[in-house]
Amino acid sequence: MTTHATPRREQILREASRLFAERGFHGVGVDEIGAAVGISGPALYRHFAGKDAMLTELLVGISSRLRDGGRRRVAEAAEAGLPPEAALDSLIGGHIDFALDDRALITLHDRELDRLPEADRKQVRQLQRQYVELWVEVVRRVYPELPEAPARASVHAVFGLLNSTPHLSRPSSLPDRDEMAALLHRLARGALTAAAAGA
Amino acid sequence: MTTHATPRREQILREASRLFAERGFHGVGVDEIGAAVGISGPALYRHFAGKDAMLTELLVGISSRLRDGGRRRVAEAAEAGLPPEAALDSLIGGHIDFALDDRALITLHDRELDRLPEADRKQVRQLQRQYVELWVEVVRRVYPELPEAPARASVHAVFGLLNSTPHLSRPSSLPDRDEMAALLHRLARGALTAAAAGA
DNA sequence: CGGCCAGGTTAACGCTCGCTAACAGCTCGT
DNA sequence: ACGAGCTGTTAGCGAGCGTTAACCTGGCCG
Repeated sequence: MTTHATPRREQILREASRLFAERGFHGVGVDEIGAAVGISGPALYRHFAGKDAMLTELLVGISSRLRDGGRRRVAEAAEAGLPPEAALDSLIGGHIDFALDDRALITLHDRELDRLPEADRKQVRQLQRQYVELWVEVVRRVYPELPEAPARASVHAVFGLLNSTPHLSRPSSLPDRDEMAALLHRLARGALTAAAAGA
Repeated sequence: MTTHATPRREQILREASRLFAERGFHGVGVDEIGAAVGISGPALYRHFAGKDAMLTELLVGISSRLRDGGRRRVAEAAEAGLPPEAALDSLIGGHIDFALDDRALITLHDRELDRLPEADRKQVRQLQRQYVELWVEVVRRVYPELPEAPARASVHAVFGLLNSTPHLSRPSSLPDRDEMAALLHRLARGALTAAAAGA
């Protein structure tokens, strides 16, 4: 009954996230997940209570990582005495790293939330809300002329912008990772600046 | 065997799109769709060949409307002798109208494509590609200094930004429709301007 | 050495799903 | 008036799903 991370569990979660992102939670069978890690079907129940539990752990995990990483970045910027612009850039950069390096998880994050049992969904939503509020606070510190409502809507929109990377399936003829990160950063910053300028 | 639009068909498609967006294609049963329009279960097969056919018609319909509407707007701007900026603003405005007024369809559009049978998926992808290329051409006319690869990536990102509205579930404490449309327009324009400025 | 437990196997159950079959009523045009 | 056809009904089939049961095996600890 330990919640500790064994290699097997992590391997299962990795493959499950990939499959869920590719074909949707309901579109993947437990036999498929098992096959992806070299065991078959019901052996998964030695590691997880059920299919739902895998999705729950994935979504809670990613939401926690986003929120905690965001908090850390904002705190570090504050301790270093940096201006709010630096905190915002750090938030943007952290989110971009996540979107580029964990595309499957980002996809699940805003696509399969409704497939969770009610209790777990509440927990994930709370983590997401705290992450959004963190962004809203920093954004409003950078752009004090921007009221709260449009600030929150803008943050959501910027998430949509940054999370758009997984939809780019064809790897060819696209910028490489570093160029893509820089481009997304400029897009996000430009969007927020324009939002504030019009308010 | 007519493909014409009877009221019943349209009603079914409306409810199906709502349900698919809420709980995912695999998460909705045909009995549920039937119940939503007041008939029950297998009666749907008097109007559609099957569940897949409903999703196909929804996705082909929305992709066609987006592409055709976009082409019309670009053509109109050209005929009126307007500068490319006007065509871009018209594209953005049209997409925003769509995102705000047909949230369910926008959600399906970038979420359930993989659930289509291969042949239909090819058709939808072609329509989507043509719509993207339309945007890329206009964007590059407005920002000639922006190379093609980052232009395409930016267009995808702007789609993600504009399509983010459905994720805002709580209607309270958010801008109303017109403010939201104006805000999204500024965000999109600001993002593209910033992308071009950094290139 | 011996027993336990972690982690795997296959078989099978029960449920749900998409879909078909068989039938019924309503509205027409002739 | 009446058969045709469109649109609805209920019953039920066959497949696939998540899950449980029963059993096996190899390594570790006392």
